[in-house]
Amino acid sequence: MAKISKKELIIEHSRKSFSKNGYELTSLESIAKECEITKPAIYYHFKDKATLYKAVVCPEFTALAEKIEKNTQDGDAVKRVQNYISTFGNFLISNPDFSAIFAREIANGSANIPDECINQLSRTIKQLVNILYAGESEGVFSKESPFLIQMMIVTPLISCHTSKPLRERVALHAQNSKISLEPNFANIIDSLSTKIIKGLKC
Amino acid sequence: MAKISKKELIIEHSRKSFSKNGYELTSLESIAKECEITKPAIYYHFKDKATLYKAVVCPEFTALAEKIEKNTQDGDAVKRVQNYISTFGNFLISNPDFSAIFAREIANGSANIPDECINQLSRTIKQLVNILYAGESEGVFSKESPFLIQMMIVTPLISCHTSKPLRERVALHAQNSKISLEPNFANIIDSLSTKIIKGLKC
DNA sequence: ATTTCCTTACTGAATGGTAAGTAAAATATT
DNA sequence: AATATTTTACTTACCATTCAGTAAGGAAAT
Repeated sequence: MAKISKKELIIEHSRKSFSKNGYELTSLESIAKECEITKPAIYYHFKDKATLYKAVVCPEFTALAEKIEKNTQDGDAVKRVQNYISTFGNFLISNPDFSAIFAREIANGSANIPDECINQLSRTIKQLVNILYAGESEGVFSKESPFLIQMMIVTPLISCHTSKPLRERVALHAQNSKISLEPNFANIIDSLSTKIIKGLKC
Repeated sequence: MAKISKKELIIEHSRKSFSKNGYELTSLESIAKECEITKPAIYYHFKDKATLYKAVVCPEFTALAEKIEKNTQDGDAVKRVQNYISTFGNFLISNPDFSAIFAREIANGSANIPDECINQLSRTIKQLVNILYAGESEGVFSKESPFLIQMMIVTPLISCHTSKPLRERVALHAQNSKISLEPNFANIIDSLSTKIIKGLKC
């Protein structure tokens, strides 16, 4: 097992708890217990709960922005949008705690999110703006609000993860219909990508 | 002013608070203050916080299911999908507290949502399943996971409302680009509708 | 001798929920 | 019609718990 500092251990457990339970329902006492330390040990490493949250979420948003920028530079606009979507989708797969954290932030108007993350998020969106603008110049995309496109990409993918318990409950109440088919996430990414591209094209 | 029972007054203020602050950060004391009563008065009308929440959310999900069913019976599959989307969008406009409540429920895996709401939600989704199936039979839609389509409709529209503060902060960090254009919600509904239909067609 | 990295023990504030009592309205009884 | 009784719709006062955050101290490494 890789050697990991206690500070990083705290961050890992915190990330899981913030993702599973949300900011309010995450207690520092329970995180401490999971790390097999005591609560003030957390306060030794982090000023307060908000700072710990920041240490959890900032690297995630930064990593996302970097992957997006890296993977959406080349190709025509269609290809770049496809890469934007698949990069985001694969990021959600490799960062399984991110979906719920991001979904909560969208739902509560980014109340807990630090400015640094907003900065990273705006890098991501700027990239999408550039791609859409390139698509217009190429004459393949009609003019569209980048904000809506961003929402059409990000929120369905995120919600695929977070709404799983909700879907399971709905499936119980609708047994005789075809809702119960649980889709595979890789397929979802592809399928969403196809539809968004179709929707964007003139 | 229409006469309103104290019980309904409590529900109205609760709805606003649950929407604005979320379940955890909504304190019954603060609701009581807004209603100009005391906390135990709330407990006279409602067994506990969960029951109050139920009284707030159930009518919303029921009203949504009824409007959806009512407005998506007639016409061809394309028309019915358009009506599904516009009915949902207009519901969000006329029920301004619903977006945040629903978004939070999706984000936290429906932890607070009562079974009765799940029932209403499954009515809504069954209707979409029917429409998509009709579209396949008509030969105009390709086979698709209804669940993904539901997510593609519901989550972007909801997030348009809840992410407004987030967008404003992003706009501050991206002043020199074109992100700042704040789209009009009625236009968003139309635009989303067009794109989803394009994406669904064979 | 000092800094690092923790521990035990604690405080204060917020909050869900309850016990007990009360004024007014509705209902039953004389 | 007048009076007694019960029910409705609350209030004041309080309890129990949870939780963010702190004070003070200690062992080990530097």
